[in-house]
Amino acid sequence: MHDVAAAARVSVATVSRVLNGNEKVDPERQRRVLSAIEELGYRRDGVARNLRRGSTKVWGLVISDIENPFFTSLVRGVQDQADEEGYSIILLNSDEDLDKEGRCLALMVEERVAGAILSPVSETKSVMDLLISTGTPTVMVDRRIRGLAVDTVIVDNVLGAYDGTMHLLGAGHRRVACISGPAESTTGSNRVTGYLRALEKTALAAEPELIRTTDFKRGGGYRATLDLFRQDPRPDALIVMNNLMTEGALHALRELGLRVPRDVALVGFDDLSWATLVEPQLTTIAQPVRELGRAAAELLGRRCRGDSFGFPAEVMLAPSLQIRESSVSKQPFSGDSAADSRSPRTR
Amino acid sequence: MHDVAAAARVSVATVSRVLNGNEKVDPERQRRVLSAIEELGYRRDGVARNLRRGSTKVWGLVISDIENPFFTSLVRGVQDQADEEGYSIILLNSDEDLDKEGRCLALMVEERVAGAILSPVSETKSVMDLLISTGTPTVMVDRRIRGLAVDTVIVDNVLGAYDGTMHLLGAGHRRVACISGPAESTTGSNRVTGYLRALEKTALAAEPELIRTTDFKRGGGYRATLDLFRQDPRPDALIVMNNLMTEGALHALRELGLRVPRDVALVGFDDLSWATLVEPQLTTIAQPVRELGRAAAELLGRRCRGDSFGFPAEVMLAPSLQIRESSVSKQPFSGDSAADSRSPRTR
DNA sequence: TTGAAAGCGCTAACAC
DNA sequence: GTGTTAGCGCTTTCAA
Repeated sequence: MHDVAAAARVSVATVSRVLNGNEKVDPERQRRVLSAIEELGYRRDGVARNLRRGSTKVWGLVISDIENPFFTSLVRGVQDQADEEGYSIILLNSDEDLDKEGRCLALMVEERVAGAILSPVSETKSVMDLLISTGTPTVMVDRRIRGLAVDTVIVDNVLGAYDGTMHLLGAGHRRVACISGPAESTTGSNRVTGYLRALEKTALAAEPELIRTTDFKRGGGYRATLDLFRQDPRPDALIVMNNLMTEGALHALRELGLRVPRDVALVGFDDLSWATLVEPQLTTIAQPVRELGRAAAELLGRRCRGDSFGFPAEVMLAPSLQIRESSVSKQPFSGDSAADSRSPRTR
Repeated sequence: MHDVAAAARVSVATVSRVLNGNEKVDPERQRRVLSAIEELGYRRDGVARNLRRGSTKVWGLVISDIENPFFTSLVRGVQDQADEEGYSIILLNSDEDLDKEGRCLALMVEERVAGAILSPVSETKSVMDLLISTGTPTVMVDRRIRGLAVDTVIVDNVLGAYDGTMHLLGAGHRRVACISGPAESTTGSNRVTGYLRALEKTALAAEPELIRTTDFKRGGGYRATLDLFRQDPRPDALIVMNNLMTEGALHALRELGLRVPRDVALVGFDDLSWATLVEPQLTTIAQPVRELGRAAAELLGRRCRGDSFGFPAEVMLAPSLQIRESSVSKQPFSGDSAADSRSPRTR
């Protein structure tokens, strides 16, 4: 920078001003600076800049599993919006582990990220203290931490599960089983709540032997399904509360020799890229995942600019039931369910 | 840090030494420093540290589409290894666009990343110049840039495509169509090469009307498939050179009313999480994607430590053909292909 | 083994 | 509008 200033016969301050472009600079000098920069191949040192300004243009994004398509789309949404606002994303992996999550947060604080977006591992344990005490702008996404006043973007999980369950009940199924995630997670518990509300609405009693909570992973869905369907009488329908567990459930059902939807009607939470490629096409509760990420980043951008509402915002997006074939019995109980069975092609 | 030093009745230099832990410090003083840090809730400023040390503990990872499961697994592999070596990952999105890629590189240089891993948009255009001129350790992954002496980790695409094609030819198919990606990309062109080699080996002439190159995306695969199978005579087999295009191809085949494998035998490059959930189960050429990422990060780690080989390393990993049902005709031409049709369950 | 002090490259007062 | 200059918080000589 010193060299650039010398070459352009100006001071370093002028070079800085040209680089930042906010203050007025004589056009002629500006030209000289620009060409000196070009000539010398000068690149500003962002680290020094960050130190001096006391802030970075980086956001930390903490998720538990980049290989889960849900988080993948979330990352994409966050990144798109971050791009627009001039931030980069440092991607941290909590692996669904509290300790690791803690280390991620510590790292973010050390690196002085301008803000953080996280999908907390646990609903209760407040690892947030660190972020709060350092005043790091933060947005929770997908899950929330109970009783914490912080910006949050989530999907209406209760509604989604309710809709999916009602859809199965409406088709005449009476033994609707449910596989959800850990009760400690917002998503896990809220989806069960939605399921229970639907039963209630239909004046059906909740039967504990129809409900399983496991780990939101393929293996968990697989084992829970085996477990559920080895009972007698067995369920006549199943709602699985996330994408990976749905994959596991499909494997299990096939292994058990049960046909969908003839033997079991199926609804899965989270849309799947291949939902319309399988036979039968899968009925899913689609979440607006990318928008979830976008919204979180937008909120964070606002906080970072300081033009936020004083109080924490909570954005709740609505999921949408994609009715396809897996949930539609060949012999519908009610006459009008045929209208539902048209498969809305998603391409 | 000043405060910590004061509280511990030592100098800032000693605090620094304790923090870094390489130099010898009197145990008693060390204890005082540690408890002062605890007491004051002090956290070292990583930005200042980076400035002073002239290097960061961050690697930049540039990929074109985080929503493609291939890149997702790649990211995971990189991240796992980076974690182990004490680096964080800043994830940049090139969107398959040269301009955007250029901006990503510029950003990395500005932010003084310790190293870069990238999957270059174009095989020829050397946007690498910037990284080279700044001396940023770099590893290419998945694709390479022709004639550039830089560490590279790729999969043996020629071999993968060759194996897949041979498998189809071995089952007796004689009109094997091929859909690949852009000829300018290493992956696109090498996979066509593998396909051609297999034809050659079988003493079959390459027929241009059986080959399509498109964009490695769902829509491209879909359109190319429609295009290929509306010909007369139509192909009796199809090899699709990536995951997304395979999805598109499946949609197209269904739309055309063609059954797999009865009417068309199918092999897809890239394994798919749901390959064993569809009917028929899909034969795929699986890439060791996570290992690809891990290997790249390992190479980069070595470069950053300076304990690298002087010359650029090229690591080539082998893909593996996963023979399932989609490639196996109901009436096999050769007697022994039945042995191949056992589905190797991947879970 | 420790402390004093220089300075990494930049931005933002401040004085002109 | 422009230049001078004081740090941002840390690490690392260097001398003790």
